[in-house]
Amino acid sequence: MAITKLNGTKDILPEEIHRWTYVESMFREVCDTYGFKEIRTPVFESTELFKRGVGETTDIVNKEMYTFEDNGGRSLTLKPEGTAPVVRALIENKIYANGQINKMFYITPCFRSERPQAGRQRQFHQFGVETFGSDSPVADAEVIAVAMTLFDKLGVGELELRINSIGCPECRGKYREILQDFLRPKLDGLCETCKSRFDKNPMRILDCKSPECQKQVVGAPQMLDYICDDCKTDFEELKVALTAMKVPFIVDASIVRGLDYYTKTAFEIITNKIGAQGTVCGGGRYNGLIKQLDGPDQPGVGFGMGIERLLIVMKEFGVQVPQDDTIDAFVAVMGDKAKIKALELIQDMRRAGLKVQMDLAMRKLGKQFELADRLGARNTLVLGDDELEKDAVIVKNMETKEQVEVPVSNILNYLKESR
RNA sequence: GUGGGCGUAGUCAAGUGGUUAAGACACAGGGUUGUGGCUCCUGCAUGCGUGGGUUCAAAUCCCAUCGUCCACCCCA
Repeated sequence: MAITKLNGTKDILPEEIHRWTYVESMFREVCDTYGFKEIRTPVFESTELFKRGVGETTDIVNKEMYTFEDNGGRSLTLKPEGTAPVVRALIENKIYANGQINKMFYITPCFRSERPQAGRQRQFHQFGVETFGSDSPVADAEVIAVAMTLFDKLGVGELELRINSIGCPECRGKYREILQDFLRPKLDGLCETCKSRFDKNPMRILDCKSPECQKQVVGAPQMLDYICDDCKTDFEELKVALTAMKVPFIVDASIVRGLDYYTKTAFEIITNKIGAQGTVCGGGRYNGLIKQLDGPDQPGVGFGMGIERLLIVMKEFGVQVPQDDTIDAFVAVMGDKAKIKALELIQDMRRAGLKVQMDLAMRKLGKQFELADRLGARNTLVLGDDELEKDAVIVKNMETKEQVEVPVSNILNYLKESR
């Protein structure tokens, strides 16, 4: 039986890697302009981090984590999301102690044991940003702007930003009760999953897709009408900031975060073009998290973005990813003596930063030209006994088909100038 | 975790119980023994995801299993 990769994992092949490096470098560029610094944390952490950081009641912690014991009997978990590890690093390295607002970004694989489908894998990749230490909604707006600027740069500007406020623990608790009071008499009319949501996460019922639930939910109290004055002020300021930054948004009361640590601002950037998993980017404010993980009582805000989903969106939008598939020279060789001389030449050219290839299979000249063509060579150098004698090489421009004889001593300059 | 679709060459596939499993692309070699893209010729699945079963006969029917895709759930 052949050994194959596991369900829900993917190889990223040489033919598509340029798409990945492209979005990653664009993301780095945008982060740089906004002043976010990269941080890299381990792929596995102690299980406790996610239990406390993400929340014991969440689906992620309850049924989707890759958790195992190491040789010492410690419980480890492959990171299911990016934020908790970054917060752990912030606390453990006492980065917060510099008294500054700290802005970081990460690019990392994540692991969740879900059933794979379009836009959802068991190992997937996320990048995201986090801002620690600012209460200001301007920080929220800045984080959102990073994502939107990236979309613009990548040419997928038509994604929809939806924002909401899910309040602070105090007003959310009150709203929860009000919502449950509203739904209690309608409980029988709800679908099975929503019945179980009633206690666990009643806010989820509001955006249930089943028509029966949609009917019951009409006229339900909206979170935004019940958030406290402080939360309301922040939400208004966020809208003002986004407007000033010319970032279009839609207020969507159904945006709810699935991770326990979120407070106040919640947002998603979505598309209907890539199947059922349309959330490309999700994030928000998490004011309780750092303290929850035994750090200082510092606020935070950030987002996570699914790279696979982003790449699918880019494909849908027909985004052309630049790819340099040409090389400076191909060296065609005939005879063993010429081969030695060619190795010397090629090494010189490569040391000088030129992209050069040769036929490792040492086939006949016609085949070598075929290969040169396929490799996108701008020039093909021919080196055989005749040329060895003259201490020169034939250089053929593959586009114009012009051939000139160039002395070996001039070849580097010649190629650099014809670039 | 639940439901459904699909597994024939490197890729896209035809074939729906009857002789040696179409075709296309890709790849390799040759026509052209020192010159690419075009063209022509040749080659490329004792095998139809895997394991059982039914049958005189199975890629084709049945069962199981694995893989994959889509959806639910949930999320990025």
